[in-house]
Amino acid sequence: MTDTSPQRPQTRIQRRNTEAILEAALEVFSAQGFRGATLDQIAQAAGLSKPNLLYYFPSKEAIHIELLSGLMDIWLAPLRALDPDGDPKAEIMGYMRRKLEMSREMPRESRLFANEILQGAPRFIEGIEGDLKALVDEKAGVIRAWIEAGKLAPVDPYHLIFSIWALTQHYADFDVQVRAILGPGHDPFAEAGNFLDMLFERLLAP
Amino acid sequence: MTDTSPQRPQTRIQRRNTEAILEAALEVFSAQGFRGATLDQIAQAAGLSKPNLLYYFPSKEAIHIELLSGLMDIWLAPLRALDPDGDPKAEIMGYMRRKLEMSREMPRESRLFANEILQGAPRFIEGIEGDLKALVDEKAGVIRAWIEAGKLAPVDPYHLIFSIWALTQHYADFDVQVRAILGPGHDPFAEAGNFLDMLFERLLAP
DNA sequence: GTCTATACAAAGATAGAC
DNA sequence: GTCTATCTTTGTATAGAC
Repeated sequence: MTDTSPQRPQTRIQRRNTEAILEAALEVFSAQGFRGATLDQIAQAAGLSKPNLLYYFPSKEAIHIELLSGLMDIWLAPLRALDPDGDPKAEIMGYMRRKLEMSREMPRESRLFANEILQGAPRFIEGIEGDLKALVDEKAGVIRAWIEAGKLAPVDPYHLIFSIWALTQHYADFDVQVRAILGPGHDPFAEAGNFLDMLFERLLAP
Repeated sequence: MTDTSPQRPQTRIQRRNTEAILEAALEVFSAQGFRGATLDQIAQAAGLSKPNLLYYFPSKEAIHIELLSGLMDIWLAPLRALDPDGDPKAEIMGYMRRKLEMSREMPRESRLFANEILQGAPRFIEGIEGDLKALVDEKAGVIRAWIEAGKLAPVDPYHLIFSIWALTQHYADFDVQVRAILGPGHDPFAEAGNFLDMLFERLLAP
């Protein structure tokens, strides 16, 4: 039986270069947005020539799309992990904590998505209306059930999820502003952790 | 005594065109970001030819800077209005409400600033480190005094302000995502108002 | 003040040799 | 697979007539 796996990487060098390109693209797209990024910048960051880069991907847009869809899974993992059988408040606090951790560890990914959505998600709207909406609908149902069982304060589950996104991603997306205002000698993410613990403790008490 | 006011608009037509350009620039820059926007788009939206547009502003960047600095005052007005002599909880709830109202009424302005800060505020960092930081420092002091007087829960004033920004601006900046997830038949801002009322009620109780 | 025409540079993408 | 060279388009900005 011959190899029928999806076209992409086969040789070691192909895999390595494809990896390097996506890493470089993440760096550049997240910092400049789609239109602000140039193939020159991405090629240089990947250590390749521009035509060589276009040997691996047919166009700038193809790189961007591959990057977004490839990151979708890892980006949604924390919400997927929300366990219907766990302790409601602990589950939500844990989700918030994992999202904050992702903002700290993966700020480029956060800004990549932020850039895209901010500009109307022209290359990503199907991802939002598809996988993301389905997952949020599912988890909102879980939260609603918890509330009906009297285990959480009666808050709108969708806006509860939005609030977690807003509060945690803010520290990645607007990092320069946060740091400029706090000044030196601060650890924004550590402080945010304490603040958000208190905020959600108070919000969620039944 | 002759007119010594800043160079800008004098004739009626100049004033009108400058206005039209800045309005068009807000429309385009907020939707596309600085690099994504083109002078063609701005000129067309303003009903002018491209060279004519450059008669009023020396460069694309000059338009952007003028736009940002011109909007700074109105953008910071709600925080400026926070009254040290008012009722602490009511003042903060009122600030949150005014910010949410601005997200609803002025989403383009919100996205304009978001685009800029997200990409490291290359054309705006002095505004953040200057006026904005000074204002936040001042109001954080007010909040700290309220807390020390036992009138509010002991929360970090800076992160309290950040949380208001994050939660309210989210509905303007990520509008497409919010609407895609909620689906039709929702009023995101009205729902957010209820949710955030509850959230800050619970957070701020001493 | 406004226009047409155009200079000039940047950027996406392709051709074809190696 | 990778490179040099190049095509083409787009976009910022200017010149100069009206």
